[in-house]
Amino acid sequence: MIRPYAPREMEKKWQDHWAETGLFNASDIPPGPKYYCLMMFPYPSAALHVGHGRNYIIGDVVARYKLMRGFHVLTPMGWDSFGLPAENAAIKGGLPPRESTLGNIATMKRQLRDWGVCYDWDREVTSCDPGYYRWTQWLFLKLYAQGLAYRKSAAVNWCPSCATVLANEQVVDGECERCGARVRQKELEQWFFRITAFAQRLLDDLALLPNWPERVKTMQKNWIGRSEGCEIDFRLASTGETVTCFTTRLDTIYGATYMVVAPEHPIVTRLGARGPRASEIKRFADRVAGQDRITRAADDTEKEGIFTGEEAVNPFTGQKIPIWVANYVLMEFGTGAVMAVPAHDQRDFEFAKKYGLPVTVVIQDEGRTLDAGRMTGAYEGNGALVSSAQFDGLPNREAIAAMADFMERGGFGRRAVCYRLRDWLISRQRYWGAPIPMIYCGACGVVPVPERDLPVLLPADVEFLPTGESPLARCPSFVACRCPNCGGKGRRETDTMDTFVDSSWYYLRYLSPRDDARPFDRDLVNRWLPVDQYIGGVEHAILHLMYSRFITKALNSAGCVGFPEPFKNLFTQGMIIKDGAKMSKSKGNTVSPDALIEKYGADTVRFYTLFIGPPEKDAEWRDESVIGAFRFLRGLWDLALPLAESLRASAPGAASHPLSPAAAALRRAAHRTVRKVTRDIEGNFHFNTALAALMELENALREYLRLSPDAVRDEPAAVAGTLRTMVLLLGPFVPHIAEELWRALGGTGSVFRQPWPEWDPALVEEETVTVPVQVNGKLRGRVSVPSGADEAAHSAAALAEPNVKAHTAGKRVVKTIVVPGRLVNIVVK
RNA sequence: GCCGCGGUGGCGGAAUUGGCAGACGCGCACGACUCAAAAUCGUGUGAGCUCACGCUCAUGAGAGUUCGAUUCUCUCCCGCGGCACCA
Repeated sequence: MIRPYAPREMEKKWQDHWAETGLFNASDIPPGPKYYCLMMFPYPSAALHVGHGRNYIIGDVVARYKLMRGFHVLTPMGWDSFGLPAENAAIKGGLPPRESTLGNIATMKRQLRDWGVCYDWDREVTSCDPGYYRWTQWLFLKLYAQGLAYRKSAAVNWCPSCATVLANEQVVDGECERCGARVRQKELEQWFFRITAFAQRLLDDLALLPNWPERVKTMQKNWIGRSEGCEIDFRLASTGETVTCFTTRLDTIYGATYMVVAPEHPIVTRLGARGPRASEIKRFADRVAGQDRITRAADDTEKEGIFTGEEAVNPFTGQKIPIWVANYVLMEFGTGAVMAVPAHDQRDFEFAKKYGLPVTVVIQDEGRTLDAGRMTGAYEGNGALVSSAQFDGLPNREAIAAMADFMERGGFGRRAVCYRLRDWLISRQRYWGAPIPMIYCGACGVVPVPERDLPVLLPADVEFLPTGESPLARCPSFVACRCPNCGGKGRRETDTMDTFVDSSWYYLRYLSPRDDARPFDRDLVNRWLPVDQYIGGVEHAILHLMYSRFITKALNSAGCVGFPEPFKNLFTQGMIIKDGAKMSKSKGNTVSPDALIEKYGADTVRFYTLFIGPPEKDAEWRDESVIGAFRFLRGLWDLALPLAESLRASAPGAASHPLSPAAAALRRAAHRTVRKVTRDIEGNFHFNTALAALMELENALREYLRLSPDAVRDEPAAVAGTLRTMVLLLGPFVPHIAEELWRALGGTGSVFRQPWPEWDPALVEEETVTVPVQVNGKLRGRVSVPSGADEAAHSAAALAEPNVKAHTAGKRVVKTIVVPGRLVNIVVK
């Protein structure tokens, strides 16, 4: 009697087996072609849901497939385990971050195992482990030594009620996500990484990544935001002091009717201090500068400004124009000072209308004549220059170059490039992160912690209080230290690093996770990287992926790694949607894998997760559809095991006689399936259609057995061959049942140590093909022709088809289009 | 507003990239088994017309290119995601 399909016990057996035999344990030096398959390591929150699972299951399929393809696969896993949620939970009275984090890691590790997802666990890394963050601190020092880490005063999000700094993600609609208080901007001394030094290379090197999704590259391009333009030096009418403006529209310089600067612009303080309306200007600037970014940049925020009483001289015209301060100019972009051209910039137009500033047209539209007095909006299109002295009549795009040349010769401006990208603020006034390894000494200033003194350990004896102040700042034993330089009394930096620093280099640590002499082994890293396949959520398209690229480039230019890009191929999977929203704990629409695996088994959950749709697209999870995957696997089990038994019992068939037509058709179906599945995996991971093809092959096998009841006796090779092929092809997707059936079919060793099946091009071709026949583009019938038949044979067969005859009778055939093996279209009149 | 992705049966999704629209599933309906239900198996399942062979319509809407368009082009509508006063 055949065992019924009861997957849990069987699956556990194979999970143990893979762990014990180290299926994915990679040797340091790959003895053959290598394949580094990396999944984004998770933040250990409470537990994984089926939406998270998609990532790991996709990666597991790829890793198992590549293993069968003969690659030496490295597929490690770790934990991005520093971060706010654990600390906030501790403040709310929960466990200390370390304990809750380690507990969560244990849960998630168990879940990954239950899914049948395998890794080289000997290489596990945990970013909150001192053996790891020691080297995160090393990375900081390395960047500091290169001048890529620096400290400056910056405006940060500040919650007055919680008395703490907030990350941008913690500011929701201008309010503190925790207490709802209005968030302010506050100036604080903060540490930054100089990612802007790599802006151009980060942009240019996207060209080295042809196998990254276009949308990710586009998002990064937009984020870097390169603008080509010019800097123009204006002089203050009163003092002759220079104020530089950045513009991409030098062609409109003759239409500049005022200058407008950001409230934070240094000139504001100086101008304000001199003028009679000093306090009024200061009040305005302080108020606007103190607003949170979100409010200030919001769509419905009205433009407002104040005249400084000062004038600037336009170097092109010698004209004096008034200088205003306004909320719509940002200090972070360009120079924080803008030449305002109301006629040709909508923002300037709105501002000018509000405050009665003049509008001067300097570009004429070809279609209509612009009249400054009657314009209802700025004209931002192209045209010929007017009122622009010697540049009159030039098309505006060409004028830019001519004017830039003129300006550079005159020495009052220059071509310039600006980036939207800003330096990476890595300071966090938080406990649960890697301490920034710096010391403040009264005598020596800012001094880095010497490398030999790393790690700067997080103290364990701290209290988590809802004061908003970092526990580190309240921990005297942590703060007090000796200056490494002079030995005098020092004060330790109490900020920790953004957790994105931890995750920007972890893929290097997997190669030598226990090395306590260096962060990573240069030779091993150069051997295994770049990562052959990186898999993760598109939500990391900008931050994590940009930071990792930056860190790799910084290490590359320091000679620490031999490659400029860390991830050769990137795959971003779509989100799992439930009830119309992204599956997430906060939305309360998560589905736990645990109960489903208990009920149906891991293979079913994997199958459904992969079958739900193409993995790069979002997909709607429906619990009631999971049963389809279970039915298939149980059906396969019920079909294959009895066959395996009777195949064992029957004598090894003398395979000399020719295959029956039915067996030949089955063999053809198997070869076609090998081709389809292989192409679906190699192409764009279209596992959904690969699995559909495997279901069709199973249907074909059932049909064959129905038509040939004595198949096992007469043609055992056809049956056994098809079953083996099916099991091998299913291996990466549903590894447990594949492993079980592989042994039942007499296979020795793991199914994942078998070579991936090949298809025979000669065997995938049909002997006869059914070709649709159209008359005037409408389907009227089908005909069978021998494969490889010529066009004449196609048309002859088509014209002989009864329904086609009926539709062509009495009409003249104008043209016959034959796509051999594909279609015949007869055009009649 | 700008950029990107998408819109195909009741649902998830196929369609070898210009060549049979709806593969493979879910759901549903009917039948078998059952005292009955569940499970399981079988059959059917885009809409309409037709006793039937078949015919007409149908891939968000509308136009275009083509022998032929889910696929290419243009205009528009809707949904999702990212960026957003970037000078």
